[in-house]
Amino acid sequence: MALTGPAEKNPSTTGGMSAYQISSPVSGLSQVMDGSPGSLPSPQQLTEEASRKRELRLMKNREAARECRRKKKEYVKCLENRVAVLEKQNKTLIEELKALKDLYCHKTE
DNA sequence: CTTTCTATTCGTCAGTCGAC
DNA sequence: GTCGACTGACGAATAGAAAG
Repeated sequence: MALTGPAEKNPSTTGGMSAYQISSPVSGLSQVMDGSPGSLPSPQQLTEEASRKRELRLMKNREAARECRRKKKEYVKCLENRVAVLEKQNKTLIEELKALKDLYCHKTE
């Protein structure tokens, strides 16, 4: 399933990513910038850096979504187990009540 | 087979929340 | 304020079932 990579949505059509700007330097990434200290990065380097940051953000979010779904599945499974246990318990209690009622009826006769 | 419908899975975006 | 992590919502891709 989904063997072919998903078509990347054009950010410009969804209003960009203003709510998810990353401005802090990520360790390691800045190392790729040109080696001359003190010189400003060219526009080309800036877009490459932005692109790398975006890829990193997408990768992290991808992983986060996987983990989120895994946890949700686990949670649902737990709930289902609990339902099964409670249903069983309820059944037992109903049987018990029935038996006690019978006992009580025969006593009063 | 082929087509259509439905369910599932995945990646992405956008919004929220807590930590700093 | 800003950041990273988390998660609901959405659309696309895919699988499998049902109908013709």
